[in-house]
Amino acid sequence: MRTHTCGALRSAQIGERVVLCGWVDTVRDHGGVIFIDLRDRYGLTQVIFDPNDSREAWDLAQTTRGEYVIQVEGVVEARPESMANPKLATGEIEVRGDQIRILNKSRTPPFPLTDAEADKVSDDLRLTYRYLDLRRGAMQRNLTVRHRMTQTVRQYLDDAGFTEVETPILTKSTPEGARDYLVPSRVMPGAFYALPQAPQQYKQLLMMAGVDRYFQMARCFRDEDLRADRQPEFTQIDMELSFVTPADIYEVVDGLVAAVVAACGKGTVQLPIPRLTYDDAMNRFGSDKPDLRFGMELVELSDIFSDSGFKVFRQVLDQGGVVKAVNAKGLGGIPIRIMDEWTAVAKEWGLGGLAYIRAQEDGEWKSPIVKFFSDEERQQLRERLDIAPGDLVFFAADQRPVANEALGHLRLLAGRQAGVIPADALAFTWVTDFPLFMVTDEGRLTSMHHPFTAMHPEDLDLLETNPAAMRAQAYDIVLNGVELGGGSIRIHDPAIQARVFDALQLPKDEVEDRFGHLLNALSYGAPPHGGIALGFDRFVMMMAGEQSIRDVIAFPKTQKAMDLMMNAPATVDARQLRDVHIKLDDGRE
RNA sequence: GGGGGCGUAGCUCAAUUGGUUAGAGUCCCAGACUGUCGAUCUGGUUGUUGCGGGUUCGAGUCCCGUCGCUCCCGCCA
Repeated sequence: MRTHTCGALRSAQIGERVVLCGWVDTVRDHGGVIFIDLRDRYGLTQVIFDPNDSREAWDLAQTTRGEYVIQVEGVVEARPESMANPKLATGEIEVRGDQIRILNKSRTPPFPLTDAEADKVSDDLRLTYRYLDLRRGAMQRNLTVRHRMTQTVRQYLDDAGFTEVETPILTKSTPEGARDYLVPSRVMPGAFYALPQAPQQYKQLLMMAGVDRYFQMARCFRDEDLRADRQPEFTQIDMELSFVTPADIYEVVDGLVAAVVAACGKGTVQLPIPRLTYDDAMNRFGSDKPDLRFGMELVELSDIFSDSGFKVFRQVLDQGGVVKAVNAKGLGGIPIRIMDEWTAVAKEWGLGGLAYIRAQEDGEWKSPIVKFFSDEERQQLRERLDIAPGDLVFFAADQRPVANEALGHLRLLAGRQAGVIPADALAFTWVTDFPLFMVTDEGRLTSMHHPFTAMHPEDLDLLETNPAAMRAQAYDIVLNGVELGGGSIRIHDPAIQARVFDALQLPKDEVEDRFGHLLNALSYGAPPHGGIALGFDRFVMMMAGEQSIRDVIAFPKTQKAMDLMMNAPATVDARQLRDVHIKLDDGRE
């Protein structure tokens, strides 16, 4: 139907007779000549209709409107002197149209499809008419970025000896973890499949199958509440490798993300990607997903105040807590209103309040607490925090995890407020040596990563004595303060796996029911193995410069997990319910 | 489950302390115009103020409920 796309023509084609197809982007009717910007996903080409060329075509061109689909035939011409449009790749030329066919009309679109306007259109409209939203240049670019990244991942992992294997979507519910999406069985009344939260067990079983290096662009499903960076179904770059240590995983993933970043034209990632232990990340940045695009690190001050006359600090220290602070360089002049907001944030994260020092330009410190400090304490503070005129220092005195986490959140607010976070920087980091377990609010032990995670070999003996202190061979990869992915070395010894299930106090029969196949498989010569999964949607979002993964998923769901275009989920008819042995409890069937 | 924001013309928004006929830009429609590219000029149409109740002489505005979109906390091994 066409000889070229709307992005293809250049000066080199001047004089050629061409046929273009596309959507009418805009019509500029001058009464005499009519300009039509013809658009497809490759670009925009100006077509000019002159009544002197073909009265018939000109008449028809006059009737076109935005989003009409047309086919145009004409000759490529150089634009007249000084009429070139440098904003268009095709701006040197135009097509003098002498034939036009309206392939399809369009109703007036429910929202403008020009990018500048559409960015402000409400999400529900965009999602209801997603096929129109996706017609926009920005969305087309996002789809393209995603495709480029997918291709790069497949190519890189293929080159690295990986085999892509598909694992089932209809699988089995497992205890712990996210809420499952359930699918009723027709042939087994009362039984349900679960959609996978991740192909975790399958990929381990593939290691036992001798696949050695597996990957999959794996669709995962979690029935939990949504966020800007969380959808109920999402895609992971899922990997598992045999005979590896964490260092082998880091090497593969370092190369992978560097290749993807390069393919997106986002520069060169310095390798190796730096590594931080979990403890260091928490102590220095107050987060297990630290944003390393800027400094403002947390500074430990407990030793300075160990004998302090300032009771608030002393009491916390006497109870085994810590005193820490952040120097928010240059924020000394921050409005009180914002300090009040930050104080509220500090309280939200468990601090009693937010003590601070504003170092004024004249060198004097304004602070509600500094009068309680001795001269020596002030001097040590000045040195350790490098306090200069114009700085703002805020303190946290609490148990270490509370102080770290609260300051970590405040650090991000301070960084944004100070404008010191470079928007185009890509700061990758590994966070390693996560704790193996955490203690729930009810005092129960639970896996921080998942129950198949291997512990540090030297921590094995703590399993029955002090499990909370055990370190895992688990790691996350973080980009600009966003958790991009995580993984671990897995337990390959069935005896140790059984001890972990014991420590988690999972009932024996439940372990047998849910994990029996895995324990079995481990007992038939399972190789040491480990892996990682990267949140692909988040990665695309960051490469595309978007704020929400909805903008890099073709057909995403709303915060209530609805598909506004398809109107899913929806009721089904009574016969379908009967087939799968389900009776609704709202009176309908 | 909890907290915040938003909902007014097809779209993006405005509307003083609760006040009379709810406006603007854009889109759309009609007309004019032979070099525009955010075309321009002239004229015109467009409203269940998300929905339901309440208070009031009077509600876009206040109150209660509800629906939708969104951000965050919880949740997401």
